[in-house]
Amino acid sequence: MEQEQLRQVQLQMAQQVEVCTEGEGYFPQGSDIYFTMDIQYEGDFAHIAIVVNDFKESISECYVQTLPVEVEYVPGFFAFREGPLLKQVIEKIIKETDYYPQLLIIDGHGIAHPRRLGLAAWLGVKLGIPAIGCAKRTLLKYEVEKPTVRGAFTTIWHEGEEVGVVLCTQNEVKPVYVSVGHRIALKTAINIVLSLATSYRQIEAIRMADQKARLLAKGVTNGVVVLS
DNA sequence: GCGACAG
DNA sequence: ATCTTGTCGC
Repeated sequence: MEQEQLRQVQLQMAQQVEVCTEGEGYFPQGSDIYFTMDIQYEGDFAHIAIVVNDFKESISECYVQTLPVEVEYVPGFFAFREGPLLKQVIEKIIKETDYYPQLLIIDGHGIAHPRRLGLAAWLGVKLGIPAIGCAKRTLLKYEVEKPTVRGAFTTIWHEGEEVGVVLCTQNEVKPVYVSVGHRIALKTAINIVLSLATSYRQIEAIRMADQKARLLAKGVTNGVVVLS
């Protein structure tokens, strides 16, 4: 029953998601800052890392914080578990530093979700900031041949809607799943992911956040700013 | 009832 | 996400 309530919340919030057509919405500028993030779990604690970067590569900093986990993971309701935690840390960084993100890139889905409200869409709407979902696995069920040439992609259709793409970021490497989170066009999101996934399957900054979160979980905080 | 199921 | 060994390769 609680599940049904959350389902209703998703449907309501999904109406607030702004999906832009090509040429409209957010477009990266060299000085723009984008936040990337990841969480490592250990018992009842979430070790969170948020990496701050700008498109001209003159900024690269990492902020970390450990917070108690309060919501269990349920497929399709991921945003209710990680969303509040990430939102809290993002707002803290905005408040305590001079950094404000023009874009959020999340390791998870945007609208490529049963009710169009993956974590990237949830965060984008809650914070009112453009967002992109770039997941390593799909949530929706569909059948398409996976592209194997860097830059190639296949559209993911769900209930008659174009909700994202299966994108190959490195030749002969498993693809990633890109979808709009908020205030951006799918085409722009694809180009951004491709430009930031220079050497590996996943975007460099997301890998960095993943690594920093793992280190934080082990008590290693060299080179990062520990928030409290 | 059984299996699938972002992180 | 996490539980887990070795192994191949740059």
